[in-house]
Amino acid sequence: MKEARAAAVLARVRTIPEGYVTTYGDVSPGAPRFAGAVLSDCDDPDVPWQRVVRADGSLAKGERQRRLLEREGVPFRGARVDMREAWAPPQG
DNA sequence: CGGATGACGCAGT
DNA sequence: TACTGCGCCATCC
Repeated sequence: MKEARAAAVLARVRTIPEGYVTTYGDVSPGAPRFAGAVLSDCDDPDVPWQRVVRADGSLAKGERQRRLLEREGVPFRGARVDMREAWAPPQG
């Protein structure tokens, strides 16, 4: 059932602590593009989609997303997230 | 069942 | 370090 993979992705996204971020590859190993499709379709307010960024720290939703992250205290390095400091693997 | 699509990732240049 | 092109994999049509 396709919902299972989507649910797994969402479950991991919910584990990302405030002030930290993770990557698409982390929430959906082997199929990072799938993670994006799920978040794009998901509108659940309990899912902190803004904490999911690209592996290089760049954002998918641009300034809109950047604002939310800075508000949570996520460190930035120019236009991208400072992965060195803000990266946190799913489920701890 | 074949082909196109995408909130990606990585190696090369 | 920034830009470009190709590969991957689950879905969708």
